[in-house]
Amino acid sequence: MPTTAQGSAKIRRSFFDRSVHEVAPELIGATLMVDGIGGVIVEVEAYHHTDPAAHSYNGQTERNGVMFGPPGMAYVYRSYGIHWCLNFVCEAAGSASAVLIRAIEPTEGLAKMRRRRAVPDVRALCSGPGKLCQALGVSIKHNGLALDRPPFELRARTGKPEIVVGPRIGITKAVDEPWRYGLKGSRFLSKGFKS
DNA sequence: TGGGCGATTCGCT
DNA sequence: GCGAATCGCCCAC
Repeated sequence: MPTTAQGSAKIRRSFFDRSVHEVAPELIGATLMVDGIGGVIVEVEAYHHTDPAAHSYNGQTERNGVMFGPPGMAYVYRSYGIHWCLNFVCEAAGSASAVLIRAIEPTEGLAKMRRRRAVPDVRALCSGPGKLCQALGVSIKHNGLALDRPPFELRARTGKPEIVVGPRIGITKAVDEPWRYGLKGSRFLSKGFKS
């Protein structure tokens, strides 16, 4: 049993039944585990269905189908033909909005993460959407799975962390929208926040 | 601290 | 065909 996640409340599916812009900052400081391996979420990005940078913007396809389903599910897709990226579906079924999980601070299963990712620095284990999927063993087989059931485990944060906000990374549309959220001062971000 | 580049698969026009 | 919600590595400053 993970020690860090104990004592904080389990995040229920109804948590995601709200606007992505409400849910995204509240995920900062929450604990994410996959098969008992994971840590504290320190960076996310919000993708609303009206946002040109969202996968759902141009309508439903086979790949993004999970985004159009009920909230509280995992949407996993392959990025650049190499990496996997993990999203949490938000709002109501059909609204097709999601939060991209970009970085976590590893707290549980460090040894297994290192086995999956041959990097010497702890800070490089989960500091990016593709990296954390590799470290946590997330792949297409997690696409469409409920976040409140194994192998997923989500625990709410206990305090109220300081949040920093900035433009999203790696996109070409709506590049100026400040929909990236991070834990202020964290050493485990994929990239620093300006100012 | 930040930019440029190659790798590599698949969805979509 | 094109290009992507990335990464790791190299280089310059």
